[in-house]
Amino acid sequence: MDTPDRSKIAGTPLSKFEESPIFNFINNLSPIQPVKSIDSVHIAHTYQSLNFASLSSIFSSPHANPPRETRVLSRPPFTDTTKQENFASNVGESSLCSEVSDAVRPSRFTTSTRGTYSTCSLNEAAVDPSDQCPSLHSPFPQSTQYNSGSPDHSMPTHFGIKMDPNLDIGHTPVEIHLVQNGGERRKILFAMEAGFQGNHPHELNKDEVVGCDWESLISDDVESLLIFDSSTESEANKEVGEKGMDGDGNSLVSVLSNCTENADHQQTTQPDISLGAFVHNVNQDPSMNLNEDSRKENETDHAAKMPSGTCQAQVDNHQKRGMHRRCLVFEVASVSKRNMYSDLDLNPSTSFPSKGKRICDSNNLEPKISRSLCALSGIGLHLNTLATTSKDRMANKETLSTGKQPISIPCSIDPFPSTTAEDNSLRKPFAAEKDLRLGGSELDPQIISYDAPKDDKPNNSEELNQGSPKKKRRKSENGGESEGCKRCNCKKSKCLKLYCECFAAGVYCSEPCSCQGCFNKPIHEETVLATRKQIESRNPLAFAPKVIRTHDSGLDMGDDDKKTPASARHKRGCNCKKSNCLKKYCECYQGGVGCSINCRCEGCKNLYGRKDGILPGVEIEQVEKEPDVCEKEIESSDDVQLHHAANVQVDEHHTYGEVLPITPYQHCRLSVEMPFSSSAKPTRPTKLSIGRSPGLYGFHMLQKSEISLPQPKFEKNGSKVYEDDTPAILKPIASPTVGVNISSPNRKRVSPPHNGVGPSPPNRKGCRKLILKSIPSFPSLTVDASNESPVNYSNS
DNA sequence: GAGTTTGAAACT
DNA sequence: CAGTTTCAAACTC
Repeated sequence: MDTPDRSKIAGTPLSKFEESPIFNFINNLSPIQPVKSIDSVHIAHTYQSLNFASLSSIFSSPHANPPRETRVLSRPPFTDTTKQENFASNVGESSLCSEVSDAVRPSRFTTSTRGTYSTCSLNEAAVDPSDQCPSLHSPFPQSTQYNSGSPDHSMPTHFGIKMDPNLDIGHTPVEIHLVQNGGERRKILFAMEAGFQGNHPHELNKDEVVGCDWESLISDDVESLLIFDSSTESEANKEVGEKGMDGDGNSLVSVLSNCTENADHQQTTQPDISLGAFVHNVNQDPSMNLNEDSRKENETDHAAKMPSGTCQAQVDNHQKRGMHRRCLVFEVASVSKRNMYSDLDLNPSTSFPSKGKRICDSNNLEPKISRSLCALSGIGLHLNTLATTSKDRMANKETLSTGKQPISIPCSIDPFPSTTAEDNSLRKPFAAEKDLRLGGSELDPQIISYDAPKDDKPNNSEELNQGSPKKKRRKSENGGESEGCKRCNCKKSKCLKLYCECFAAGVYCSEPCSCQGCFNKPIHEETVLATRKQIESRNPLAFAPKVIRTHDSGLDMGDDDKKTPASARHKRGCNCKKSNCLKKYCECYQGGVGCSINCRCEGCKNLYGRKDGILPGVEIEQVEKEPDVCEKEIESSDDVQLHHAANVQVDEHHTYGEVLPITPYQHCRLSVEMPFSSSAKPTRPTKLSIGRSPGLYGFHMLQKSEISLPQPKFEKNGSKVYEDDTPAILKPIASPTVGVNISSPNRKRVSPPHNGVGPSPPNRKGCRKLILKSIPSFPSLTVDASNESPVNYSNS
């Protein structure tokens, strides 16, 4: 959009605007606008939730219609064709959805950026269309709904705009995403949520929005809010900043920009059109724009971009992401991955049956690719999840479960093999979350490691050929198993309880599972989400990684040692009594980490040693073991360290699928620390406090050194010390935000959308904190899915 | 493969 | 919050 035009329009008082020929023209336009492509339509649909809502919010002044706005927010995204149709039919009919009509009304152009933002985020989360517009509903957005190219998408009308199938221009594959986008998208999205939900500085500008330069406003704000570290993103940002159109990578920016543009366009063009469609059109189809100037510009921009096809794809991707993020949580991961591959120009032949497989395959891929993949797999984390976080995982599995591709391949590879801090740019927090989500499915939700194992050892080669569930399990544990590879054998829980590994991991059960009466399938998505939500309500960290790895690169022992178990701890600690923490019954042992103060185990002989509750990335703590606890452990501190080192190596071995208990997952997964162990039994006074920065996300916290807490040594055994082992991270600290242990900035963050924390600092590093929060979000597919206000983990 | 053990999760 | 029950993984035979 041209700023000039925009400013013109925007600057035009609403009343005037209505009077303006443009306005009339727009009104008369009606259903003419062709949709370039099904995909675009699809995208539009997907975005509708955001855009529409955003538009609504935008167009309806918060002041004027607070209630409506609220409603709008609550509204579910329009994903459905049906909705759109209805909408289209109803557009102009105030009766249907007052909101819509309101949104449409030019008079309401006053908007607040904040409203817009919040709207976007909210919509994603969940909206129940039925509430407000019965006619509009659509089943809660199913992933399937978003399939681009599906016949469904070829809707004749798009919010009052007639879609011309014939016009399908280039059907831009939505799937094409930049690799970069994957992780960042989430970030952005989360950031958006966080930022928006939290405090958007721009709120202040609400009233001013009208007449303001949307682009500048958005771009500026967004940029400020969202920080894109990656160089790749920088470009996107540039574009955004310059054009307001987003480039890649900045989903948020793009979204915002889109919204803005949409608003502008609408102003300029059709007030009646829903933003989603509109935005979509704007971005993709310049023709849509009535405004010649803007149109030209768009064309120009697009033309420039279009040739490559990449830009548009990116745009689409962004949009899609935005759309999918909440609604299609599960899809995101798969999509993002696909996109990544496509972006990478990977051989299409490389189908990604499953994340797990992908990951495995990633080995073969170029480093870059693998990295990207890893990033995606990361949380998805999540997020986090990362949440992301988590959801992604679900997505992964979903894809699998959908039968498209069985995850037969274990992730032998370290999800983040190459990814080091360096790679951060590639690695996206959620990507890792979320793709925790991400696509995090690959990662084991339970273990989030910020460290990227440098080596990917082929060990992973151990693939899971899974035979019987038991066998599978064993194999997986040996290292072959990645998240995607998880399998369960539930008989009574219906795979809707944490007893179910798949469910606990945030993934859908898939073929390898031998479960009975399984509800943990995409088909039962709602049930799954509801259950998840319920569980999360009980324990926000229920789906958080159980093992938190703190160390960053090299902080701990030295270089390689980083990954050693020493740096990791079990979130809540174990409660073993008979296994002496020498069997997999012990979660600590299973996770390849030493027991910590948090543990209440008896007769602990954890091979990994007892670690003080210190956060993983913390210095190698000398393990203080009780004499009893780890006989094996070295007695002297020096020895201890050595021992740790040894352990570390051991872990690595494990990691690599060797003997050690560490499962591949672990490697795959980002070890994240949970800010709070809500459930953590022992809440111990903590060391953590040390690490935590008073500030929200104490940046410091992130850093290892900071993180590491000198811990008093206490032994679990016998007398349990009740100091807080819990890594500060885990514990809820007074500080609003829990420090994340993530040592390296690069490590994936699960951005916690929920928290207001947001995108605050331009520095991603600053984001670490976010990550922490994100963790909570990460698990929460449900949260996203549902409108319910996300639990504020930080506070909990 | 069946049965037992174990400890987390869930329930009361 | 503690105790008990349920559950499924881990383990053994």
